[in-house]
Amino acid sequence: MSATIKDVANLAKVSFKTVSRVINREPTVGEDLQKRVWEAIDALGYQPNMSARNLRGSAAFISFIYDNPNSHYVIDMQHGLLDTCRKEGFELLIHPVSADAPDAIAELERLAQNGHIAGFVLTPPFSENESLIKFLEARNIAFVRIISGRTTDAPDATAVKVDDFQAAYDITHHLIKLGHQRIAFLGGELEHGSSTERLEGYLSALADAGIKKDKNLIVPGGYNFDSGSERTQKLLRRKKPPTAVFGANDEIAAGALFAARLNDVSVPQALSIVGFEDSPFSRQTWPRLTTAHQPNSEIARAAAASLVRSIRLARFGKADCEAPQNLFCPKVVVRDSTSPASS
Amino acid sequence: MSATIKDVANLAKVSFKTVSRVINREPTVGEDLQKRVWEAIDALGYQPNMSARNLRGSAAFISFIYDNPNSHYVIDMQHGLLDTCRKEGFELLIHPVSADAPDAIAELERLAQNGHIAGFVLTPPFSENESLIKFLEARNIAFVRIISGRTTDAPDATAVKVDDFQAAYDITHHLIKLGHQRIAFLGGELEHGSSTERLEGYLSALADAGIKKDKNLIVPGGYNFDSGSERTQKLLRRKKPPTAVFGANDEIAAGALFAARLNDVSVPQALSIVGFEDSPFSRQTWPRLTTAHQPNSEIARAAAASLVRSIRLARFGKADCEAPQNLFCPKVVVRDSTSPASS
DNA sequence: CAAACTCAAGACAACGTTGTCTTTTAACTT
DNA sequence: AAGTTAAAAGACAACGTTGTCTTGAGTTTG
Repeated sequence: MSATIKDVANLAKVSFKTVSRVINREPTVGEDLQKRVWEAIDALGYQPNMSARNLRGSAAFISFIYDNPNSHYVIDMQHGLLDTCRKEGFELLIHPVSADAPDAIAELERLAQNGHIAGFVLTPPFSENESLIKFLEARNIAFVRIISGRTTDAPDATAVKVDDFQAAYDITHHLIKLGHQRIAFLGGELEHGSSTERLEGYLSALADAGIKKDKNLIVPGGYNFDSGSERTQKLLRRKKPPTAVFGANDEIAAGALFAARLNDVSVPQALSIVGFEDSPFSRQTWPRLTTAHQPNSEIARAAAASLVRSIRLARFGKADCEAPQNLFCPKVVVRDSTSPASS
Repeated sequence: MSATIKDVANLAKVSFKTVSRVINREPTVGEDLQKRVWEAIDALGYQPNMSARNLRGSAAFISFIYDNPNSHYVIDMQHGLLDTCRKEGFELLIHPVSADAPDAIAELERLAQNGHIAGFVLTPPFSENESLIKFLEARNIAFVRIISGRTTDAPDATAVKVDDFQAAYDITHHLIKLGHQRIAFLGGELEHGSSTERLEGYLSALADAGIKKDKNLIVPGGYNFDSGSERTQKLLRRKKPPTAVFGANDEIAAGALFAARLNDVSVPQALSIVGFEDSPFSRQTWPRLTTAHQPNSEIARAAAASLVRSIRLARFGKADCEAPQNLFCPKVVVRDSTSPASS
């Protein structure tokens, strides 16, 4: 079995409590002893037992809360979070939760209350749930929210923001530059702030280009393939169909692509389509999707780093690292699903 | 703070040890007491403290070891595993490991040795790594392997098998029935046993139909989109190109689809394509992929159940549940990417 | 120079579980 | 009906760490 704190203490000929003090950088240990203890720790390859530490003191688990929007997103996030967790000595627990379930929030609150979790990483729609946030704040439970937003001036340590507005503006602008005027917008669920932000970015780009907003081209729906496909089919049946479609995520865009094919509308010649997120499959559709690249793993890494920082701040009053980047703006990636407007 | 095991014991008027027994599904608690304890647990919203549990010995974590083949696979597996874990009172830790890394196995062995994990769920290629399996067996560490295979007669409690041979046979047979004779096979990495099994199934179906094996139509490569695309392009440049392509997974098949489009070969009219696995995106390609549906979540649920069973058997000498299903055969799902052979 | 104070370091309890041993109860033998 | 055995449930220690209290040596103070 692996070495314990007592083995280290024996080797260094001190009490095991002193070893504990050294490990936790408590300032009341003489230099000579400190050195002896560190040497013993190295010699034995000692690593503190997280469970024991947790039990008496404070938790070493980070919980990742997500609904199940799409596999690529979840996996990318997980990998980013794991990167940071490994580096900082935390373990990651994954907690997929269906946002539709009536007791979803209650279940999360129970999970939070039980005290074994050092902090939560919240993704939409949980990251936008006022009641949950208030609950966590009231109990001083650490969390970090991944949300849509662009405020850089008031750095909010508890949120990592994705500038969906700007990215949506940029990708709409890309279509406008290509000469498109009738650009449809297929949004996602309204519970997700990203949906609204992306819509605003789209509207703002239209306004700046002097294009009048056409309500009929803005179709509400869900962040999924079928919804994208159905809405696009309806749009294509109009007398004056759009020349471009902006799907609020890649799945919607893939659905749009499917609908275009079904109706023998060639992409991008007769219809340009853009997505949002840059999932792996946006490179695997035909034609390959023009989209906005969202660096999910990086976002997750930053979110976890920020969470660890605030956990440490709460615990020790200080954290010896800088606050990580907390604003990300997806960049437009031009592929083959967009071309100059024909009509 | 949250309720502890003793609070539950007080409410249920039993000793706290009995509560512990109920939680851990030990088979030595009377039914009436079990019921009382569960009611008390529900009433208090009690959740066991993982750290304390872990500390004393019998770990309550199950570790899911995987390389990163594709997001859908991983997510489906995770959800299946989580289902069982929640039901059986375990927590899931996810441990993606790059199989290429030179110290991958060493790292896993360290993880296993450190003693905080009750059992491992191994997916290919780790589930086929002799040295790792021997290591775990020697130390009596519980594990379950998810592998390719079809042996039903000798039920191996430590493996859940997917009958890739039969499924590959079936889907090849589907192509043959449609009149195809020149059927290409695009395999995956040879480290994955599934690749070989699927090839064997393919060959067996050809043999049974009296079709001679054509080595040039069997192209080795990786389980990914780009590999599928490149290999298909090469095949299409042949004097006598195949009339059908069997991609050993959906990603390869999607790549084949892409290549067909790139070369203006219409699918399924001029070329039939089949995949394997039935990822969500096999319904989102154009045309939609004919494939073999692999019930990943179910497989994962069974694997976790089997693992929990062997953990309990090792701990208590018996487990009060049946051995779960340990053989799964993917079923052919006919969609739009296959049609009768024209040439 | 004794009393008071500081500081390093040790002793020991406590955290919430499970392992092990013991006791009680029930169910079979003969 | 007494004796044996098996099953169910309880008592208590133990896990590896940190929190708190105590000890004891050295230093200041009046």
